[in-house]
Amino acid sequence: MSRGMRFAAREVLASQGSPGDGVFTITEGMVRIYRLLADGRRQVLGFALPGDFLGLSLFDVYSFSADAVTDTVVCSFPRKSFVAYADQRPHLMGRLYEFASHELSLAQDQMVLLGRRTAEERVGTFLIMMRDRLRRLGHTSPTLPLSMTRQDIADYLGLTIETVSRTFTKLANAKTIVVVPDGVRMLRERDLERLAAG
Amino acid sequence: MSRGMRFAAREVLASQGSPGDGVFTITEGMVRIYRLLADGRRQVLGFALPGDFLGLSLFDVYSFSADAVTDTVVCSFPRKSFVAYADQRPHLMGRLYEFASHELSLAQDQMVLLGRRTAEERVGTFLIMMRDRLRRLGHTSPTLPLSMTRQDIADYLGLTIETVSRTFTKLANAKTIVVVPDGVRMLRERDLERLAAG
DNA sequence: CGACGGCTTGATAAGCGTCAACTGAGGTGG
DNA sequence: CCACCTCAGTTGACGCTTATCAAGCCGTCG
Repeated sequence: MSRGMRFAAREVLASQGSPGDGVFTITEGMVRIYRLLADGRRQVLGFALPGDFLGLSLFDVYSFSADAVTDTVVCSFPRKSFVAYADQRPHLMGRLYEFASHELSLAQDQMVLLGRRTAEERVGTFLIMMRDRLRRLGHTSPTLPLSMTRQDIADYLGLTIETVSRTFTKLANAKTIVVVPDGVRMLRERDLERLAAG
Repeated sequence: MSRGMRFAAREVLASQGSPGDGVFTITEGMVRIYRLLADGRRQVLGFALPGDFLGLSLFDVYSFSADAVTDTVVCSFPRKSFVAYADQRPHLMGRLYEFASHELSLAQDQMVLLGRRTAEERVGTFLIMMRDRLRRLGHTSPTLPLSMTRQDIADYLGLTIETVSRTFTKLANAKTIVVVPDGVRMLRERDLERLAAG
């Protein structure tokens, strides 16, 4: 019942408030998930990497928008069949519930970050988080490919593009990282971990 | 399998990282849910009112702390029996999943608030949100009883106690609200709704 | 080559945080 | 019964962090 779909960078996968007729798994690429305020302010809720799910909700409208950061391949299910299928498998429903609880816990981490952490801590936490996620996908080098823009990072961390840039520069001056084209090389992961620590 | 429990104001219901052996529904009172950073910074994740759930997760440690704002009565289930019970009822599991998805959506609203809104918008949104929740509990007057402290509100909104206080004063000067002992009376809900609007 | 978009850097300013003093309500005890 | 303490809240003065505005750099692409 699934089918593959490709999205070019910047193409929209889902739009806040529009009928949520698809459920996705990312196969390749990266998707940014966000909400917009009426005046254009944007909060990026997360970046979805291969293996991540999107639109996994029984509700019938998307509560967020999503578009492709890079060219992206997804595996898509019509929502109706997904719901019908899940309803027949108690075990699957349990997994979904666990998954949603875990997402909720991550959202709460992000609430702490947005409500109580400094710019430097936010950036450090972001880098460590990306490192851990990429690691789980088999990427072990200390050079993180950050394919999203500074604006995306800023909107994810509740900062401005300039503050993100200056914070990268500050970390680079401290020899904690090196800023490279399309990414960051971590020199002292310990220092970043200290920034990210609870 | 449930049993009633009472907690006096400030008593702890759950502690982050400790074995999550209970699942609760609030019957009376109010509970604050929060996370702490190592240096004591606190982010309040939410306030639980009668009818709300707590600790509804299949995971075996609490990912948050919770204590009573006012004297509180809860209905508590041992988590093991709760999990076992839910596993036997596919329909219940579906409801739980819907519930978790909804919570996630609310957490995302809060991420937008914390990442992108001004102090005045945060306070306005907070008041409108409390109004709506109290309304659903049958409280229809425009006077909101706010039993939590300014510090709780500040930690919920990612502000300081002083900023919350000044913002209340500013709204009071604009004749939008009146600050009363243990609460706020709303004079122009429209103005607050405008602040809260997406 | 020139235009454009993403990024960095600098100068300045605003918003919110920090520190400190003050008020008022409630509780305690002499 | 009232002096005193404590604690929550408010207000003021000040300053820091981060935002805003503006200019310039660099790589890419038509």
